Amino acid sequence: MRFRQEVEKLLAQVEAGRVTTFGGLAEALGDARAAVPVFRLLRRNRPPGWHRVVRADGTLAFGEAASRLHEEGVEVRGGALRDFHRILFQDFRTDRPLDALRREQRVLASQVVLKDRFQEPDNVAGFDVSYRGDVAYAAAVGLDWETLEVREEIGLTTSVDFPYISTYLAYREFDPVAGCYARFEGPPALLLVDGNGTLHPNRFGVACHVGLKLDRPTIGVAKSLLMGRLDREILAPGEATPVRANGEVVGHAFRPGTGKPIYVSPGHRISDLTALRFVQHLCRTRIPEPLHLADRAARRIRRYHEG
DNA sequence: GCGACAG
DNA sequence: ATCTTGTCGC
Repeated sequence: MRFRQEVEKLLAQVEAGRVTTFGGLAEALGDARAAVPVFRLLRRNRPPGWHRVVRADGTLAFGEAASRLHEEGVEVRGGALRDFHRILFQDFRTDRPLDALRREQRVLASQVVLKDRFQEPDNVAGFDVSYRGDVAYAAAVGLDWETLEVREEIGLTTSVDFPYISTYLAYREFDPVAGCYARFEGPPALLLVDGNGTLHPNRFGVACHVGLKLDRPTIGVAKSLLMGRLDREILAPGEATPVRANGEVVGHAFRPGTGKPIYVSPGHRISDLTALRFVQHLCRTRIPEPLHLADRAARRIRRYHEG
């Protein structure tokens, strides 16, 4: 889905003299958590009708909207709407696109393979994306499995039309990541993605999305916990423990030699324990080497394009 | 003031 | 993720 286009479709339904809220638009998109992304989009792009969007308490988020609203016969006093509840538009016609994506995740999750269907890899690639507004700077670094020497490095710049919304990360990052993947001369044997695999409310984080669509063994590594509970909360350096949700193991927390734990979960065509073992093999520092290098490469590309 | 859910 | 200087610590 194109986020901006979907918001504009909804905004076109709010006639002059009426208003909606950031949360109202988000709910019409299919997920109330999109309220802040909607706010950011309107602040940046000001599509037609932007001035008719206010906060949930009826106050203006954009002061400049006051004069436009006044022209439409809407009374504004001290930054708040006079007859907020009377002019609040609530009858959006919508197919709730974010909810459709959530349902898609549930369907695709059933196709994920959590068994080790591969040989010991001889190389591994890490992927990461850096952003400047809507411009994505993606990088991928391919390493030799044994020596961890860099074999290949890919960089790609593209614009994205999907904001960061928790649990929908793949819809922001898949295209840049897939673009990098397509440019490898020799397809990597194992993929490492910055974010979760099965450690996700729909068991389908970005690493599952990438692994399934590209049909490659894939591991997800996150730097903070999205959901679930650790079997044991306190981890000594080098120690790992399962992360559970509804009683089932969805990944592992692993505390490297230094710093906070990282959260490892299978993306596709790998088991949770093999994913953990492989990540341990790849950890020179807190962040597995392929991801660490991809992160630095993506930032370097962004800074280069900035000037 | 609390809660605050990957990047 | 990004906005951002110096500062603290291994």
